[in-house]
Amino acid sequence: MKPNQQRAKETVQPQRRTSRSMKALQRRPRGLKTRRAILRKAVNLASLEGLEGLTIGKLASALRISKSGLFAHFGSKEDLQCAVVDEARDIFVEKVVRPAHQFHGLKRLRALCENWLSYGETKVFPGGCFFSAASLEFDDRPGRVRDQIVELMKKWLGNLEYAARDAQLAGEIRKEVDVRQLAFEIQALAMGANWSSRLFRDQNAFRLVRGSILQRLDQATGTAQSRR
Amino acid sequence: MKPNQQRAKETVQPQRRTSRSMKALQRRPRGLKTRRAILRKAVNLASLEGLEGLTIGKLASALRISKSGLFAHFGSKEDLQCAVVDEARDIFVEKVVRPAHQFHGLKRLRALCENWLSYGETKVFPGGCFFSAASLEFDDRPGRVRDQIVELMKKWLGNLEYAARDAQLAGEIRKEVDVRQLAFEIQALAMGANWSSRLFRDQNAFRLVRGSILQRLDQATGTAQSRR
DNA sequence: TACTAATACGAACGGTCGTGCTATTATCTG
DNA sequence: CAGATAATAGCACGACCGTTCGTATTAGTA
Repeated sequence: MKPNQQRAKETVQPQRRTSRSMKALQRRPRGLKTRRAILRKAVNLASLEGLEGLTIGKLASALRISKSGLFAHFGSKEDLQCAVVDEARDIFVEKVVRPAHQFHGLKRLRALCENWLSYGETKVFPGGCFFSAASLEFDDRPGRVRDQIVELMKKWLGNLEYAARDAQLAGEIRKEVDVRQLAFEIQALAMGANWSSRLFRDQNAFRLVRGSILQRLDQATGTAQSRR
Repeated sequence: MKPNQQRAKETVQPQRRTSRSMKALQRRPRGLKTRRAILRKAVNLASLEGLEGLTIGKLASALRISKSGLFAHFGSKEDLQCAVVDEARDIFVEKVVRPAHQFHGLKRLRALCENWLSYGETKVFPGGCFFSAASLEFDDRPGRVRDQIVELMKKWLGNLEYAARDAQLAGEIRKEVDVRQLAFEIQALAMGANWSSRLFRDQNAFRLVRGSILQRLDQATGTAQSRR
């Protein structure tokens, strides 16, 4: 069954493959499946060691495939990083954004907050919030990766702001509140929870920040019982 | 044993050839000056490219000295990173902490906030807040560098909290306020300002967050005019 | 079953990494 | 000024980086 004889392969003619990276574009099911497996592992590794600290060699040996075999799925390291960011985005949307979109207004805003906190608390990424780390790592590295992260973060902030504005129009949030500022503060508090939990290994951080965010929301809606 | 080199120095081991890093401990004025110059440049570079992205080769050629000449000032890369963190700490204390320590209570707390915002706004480090970046970069890398960062961040949070508690005892902050939470929220907002300014290249971020922090302080002191 | 394209692999490249040696220069001291 | 010592440079090392190339294996199709 297994022909181990070394047959001369004269039939192989150099058929001028102009560019190797072209190959990454025409993929069949098997390749796609491998690619997904690579990205799943890559996202986890990158959340721990950073997008730049994630090296192709380490990733390959973690998956027990060859470096060049892995590399062939992406044209370059930058392409790999972009794909990793995209994969992380999908997971984030799945866990945080999409479940909240069945609600509207204040309910959606609360759901986004709660989902984010639970996303951090349950360690969806083993190294903490992927985007907190990535945006601080790439804020001074121009290129496609940075551009992608910027766009994603803008969309996320826009998501928060949109829900808040919706709530305001529905009269759930007081008219004087600056919804843009509110969205930003929520995001800052959430990132603070991630920061504290990672740096101090303090799982309690999410509980504390949940309180902070709820308090801030109460203040925005006018039900601020803490001022009584 | 060599009789002529018994100085009034506490040399633990008599001329151990193996340990090169010992050299870094006994330094004369000239070496110290070079060391400071190295660290000054290193802090700036590290704030841009990260503590791990800062390599000895790049640092040396940026200073136009030899790699080995630079390396001799530190026993290892980890030592260099620790020294860089320490240098950054000195600058931070100088710009943010010390000027606020002439005040007490609420005034000190306000000064700490304002100094921090101005520290971010005036780009004391060209790559934004050194510690925001470093703490997220090293939160998953065990070692001396991480330990040092953890300790510094705890001290900084403690500083904020201490001033807030002082203010509370002086009756400047309402009794019901959790000063620990207040300190944390200020820190989170400040880091958020840094994040936004770096990622979105939005210098306005500091102005916005200044508003957020003042509003939060007003709420804590009871002069919350925004709720009127 | 044979052919072909997709996929994976091994080896190697030029570079750069951190880190040692040794030699040379600069500075200080007696 | 001579000699000692601190400070810096030159050079080389092994390891790993991203990347390329040729080839072997696999799977889909004629």
